Amino acid sequence: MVQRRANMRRIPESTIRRLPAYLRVLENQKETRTTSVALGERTGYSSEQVRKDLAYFGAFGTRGVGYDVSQLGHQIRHILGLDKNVKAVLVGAGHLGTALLRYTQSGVSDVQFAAVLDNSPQVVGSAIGSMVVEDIQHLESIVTERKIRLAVLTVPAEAAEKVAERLAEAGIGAILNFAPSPILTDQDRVLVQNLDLTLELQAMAYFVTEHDDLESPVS
Amino acid sequence: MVQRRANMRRIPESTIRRLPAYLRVLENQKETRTTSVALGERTGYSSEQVRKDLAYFGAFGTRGVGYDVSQLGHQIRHILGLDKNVKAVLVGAGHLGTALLRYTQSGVSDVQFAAVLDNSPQVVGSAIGSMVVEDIQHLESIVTERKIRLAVLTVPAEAAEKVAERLAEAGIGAILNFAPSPILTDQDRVLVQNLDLTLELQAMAYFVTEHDDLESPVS
DNA sequence: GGCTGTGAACCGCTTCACAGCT
DNA sequence: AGCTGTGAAGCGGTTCACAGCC
Repeated sequence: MVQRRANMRRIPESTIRRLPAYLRVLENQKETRTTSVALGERTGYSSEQVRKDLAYFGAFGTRGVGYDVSQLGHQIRHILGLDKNVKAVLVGAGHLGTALLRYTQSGVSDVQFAAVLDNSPQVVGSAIGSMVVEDIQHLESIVTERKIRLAVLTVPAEAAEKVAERLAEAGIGAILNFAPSPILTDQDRVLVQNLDLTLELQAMAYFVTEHDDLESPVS
Repeated sequence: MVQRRANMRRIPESTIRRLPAYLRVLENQKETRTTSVALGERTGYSSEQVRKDLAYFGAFGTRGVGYDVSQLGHQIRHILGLDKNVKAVLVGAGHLGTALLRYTQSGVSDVQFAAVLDNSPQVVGSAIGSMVVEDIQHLESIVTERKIRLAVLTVPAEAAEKVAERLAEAGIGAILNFAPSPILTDQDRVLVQNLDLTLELQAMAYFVTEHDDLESPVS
């Protein structure tokens, strides 16, 4: 979960996290108009949910008609800040980092990675798609000079906290941490989202096992 | 978010999703005893949250003292079903799949991958760590014969829905889908968790951008 | 005194139901 | 008639505050 800083809007975090899903549907849409029902079906949310989410930011639709696909797309991109060319740095050029980089390179309009860093001499200097891996030593200057606001961490668990500290010090705005170890410090300076894929997998195990024995105690 | 089937327990999903985090802390713990405060600090949750989560399953702690590390570890592993050797199949042996596989192979006690599938002839037959990639053609027989209950999807967007359908048909219990396209069908037969890394990244963009112009309309 | 276990209050998000525009 | 926008109700989860045991 995202830990929030002091002055956030009164817009539910869950709403923000659904917006990219709506956006993707809109971008894959051929028709020029759509409705909350259609958007709901394609994203897995209810139509009321879709309407409420969009209405937080104003009245984008037309009653009796629906939403204009390209217009709504632009609105959402603006809300998310994707029209401002948000720059990100990827720290850790392993398999996971490479996968993420490839995803964002293939997509049309997205968060743009402005740097890929690693600490291994074997990896530094090599290319991943169109990006050349740079030395993590230069993290601070790269973040500052290229005005990078977003960091994605795909480093080993032991390195995560230290790298996060350096990123925070360099003035980054938010960190998406995939390392199998949560980042707990500096949450007043930086927005941190910990996303541990192995923990997700363990949680899934619960839902495929029988639980006859561990009934919740009747209170 | 996980969409739940009919007969789930009255235990919050969010509780389940925190248990693996507690477990990891316990496994990295040297002391033989711990407290809800310590567990909270190391996971980023409040101590009340920790206590409430654990209490759903019984009284594991001792008042005035705390929790026994190894005992609580066993309890959580039992609750999650990790003591039953949950078997998973990885579909899609790209970078993301490889990264996930490596994580789970390095970890001590985890969900075990019993098969890795791909459709590319170049990849089928090659090894990832100790696993040999098998042909996705044999998906159904592999799932059935090896009694696999969990699937992790790291395939391209276009393939996701179709593979999910085959997995559901083969009687899998749950699917963790990383493809950049949500799985929407069959949610009564199979538990589906869609986890789209690029959408996560886009959502983060919102939190690093200024929003002077799009104030929530005063109601 | 210290730390767990838990009802109760609180809070935020989702769903409902309908008013309002086209 | 159709579909959006929205107050109100409902619901699930978190936080509070304290009773209970060591």
